[in-house]
Amino acid sequence: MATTTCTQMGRPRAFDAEKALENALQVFWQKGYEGASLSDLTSAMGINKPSLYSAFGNKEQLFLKAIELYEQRPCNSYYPALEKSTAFEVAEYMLRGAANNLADTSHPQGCIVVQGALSCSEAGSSVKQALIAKRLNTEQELCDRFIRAQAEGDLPASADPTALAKFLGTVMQGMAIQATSGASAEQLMQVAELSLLAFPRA
Amino acid sequence: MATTTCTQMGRPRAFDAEKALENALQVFWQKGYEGASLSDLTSAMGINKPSLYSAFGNKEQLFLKAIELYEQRPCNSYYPALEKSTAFEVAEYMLRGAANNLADTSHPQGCIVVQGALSCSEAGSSVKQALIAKRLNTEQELCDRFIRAQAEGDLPASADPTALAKFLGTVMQGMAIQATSGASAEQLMQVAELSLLAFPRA
DNA sequence: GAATTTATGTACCATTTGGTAAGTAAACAT
DNA sequence: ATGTTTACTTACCAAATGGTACATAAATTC
Repeated sequence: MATTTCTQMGRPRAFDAEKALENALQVFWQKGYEGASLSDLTSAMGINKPSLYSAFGNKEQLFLKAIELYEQRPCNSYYPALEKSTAFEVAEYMLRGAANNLADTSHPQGCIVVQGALSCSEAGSSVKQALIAKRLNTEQELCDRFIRAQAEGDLPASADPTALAKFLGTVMQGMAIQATSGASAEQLMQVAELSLLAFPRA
Repeated sequence: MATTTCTQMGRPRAFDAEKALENALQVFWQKGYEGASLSDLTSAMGINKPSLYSAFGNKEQLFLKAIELYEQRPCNSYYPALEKSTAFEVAEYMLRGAANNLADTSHPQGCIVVQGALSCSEAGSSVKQALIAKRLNTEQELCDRFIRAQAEGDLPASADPTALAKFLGTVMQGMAIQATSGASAEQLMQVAELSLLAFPRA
């Protein structure tokens, strides 16, 4: 009656699911949710369609899992930024991190959460909504961090945390567009520095 | 031998081509180039596919003509902004105009030049490139305007016109993303005001 | 060994995609 | 009236889309 068997029954999977997901992410990152066809995906992942469907469900679930993987990437400077000790440092770290990461040539340029399903057909609307929710969630966490900063005294009481969070979100989303359009890390860094001029200091 | 006949021969067109193009623009604006199917387009335009092809060429040419129409819209605050008398007023007029227009509920939200073909399949890459070129061209015109402003003395010599133009372009592109994600004109206006804090005054 | 469970490869499915051929209808010119 | 030119309607096309049935292969359990 021992349940938790370490080795599972049946024929073992012939591919590395994590690596296949990583390859799927690259395709979605470049072409977006609807722009990436199943042929694109399966050939990049090195598997056939039935394997894809049995391992990941369907195209939409595969995309959402790829997004999860994306958010866990070390290059994602978002979560570490929130742990900086002042509001200004949070903004500084996020904007400069975005400048470096969005234009990094070791992976597709831009941010898949921004450009993965921005304009699409009705078929893609649930994915589009999921990405919108993720972006809003990011802003909310930033806003919460700025509210805490006000309580801790490193952000002026006159500042508007909600507006600042939306400002940063807007600039970073714009930087993602710039990156997919070919902007360099240096150009994005100039944008980041200019944006910081608008950020209130204690 | 008189050539220029005012009335053209053959059966007259049964639809208003300008109005049909306007309807096509709405569809592309909402769904993007690849997200809009020919069925979407023809039903919105009130015509059949052969009429579409004979009047506009093909889907790509229809899209490009819709973009032309979009750029000529009165709500497009871009060109009037360049005629303002100082660099700061140019920035002010553009950002505030964008805040109002991008979230205007009388048409789809956001900017078709930004979100019309951001991530797409190989089939859409020429359209994607065309939009990238349009965005860069906008920045270049802004940059030229700021160079003129420096010569005229209403922009500090220490300012970097190229960086300022890219900063404004980035913020406005970010605002377009925000607008498609549901941001209100008021929220965008807060972003515009914050952005202006980073803009140097004479 | 046999039975069971899971994964793979091939071949297929209905639907939709962008795009056209061909016949007909409506205007003009002579 | 006839011919010419253009536009509209219907029907169609090949290719690609996301997704599956089915038979086979490889592992486990008994």
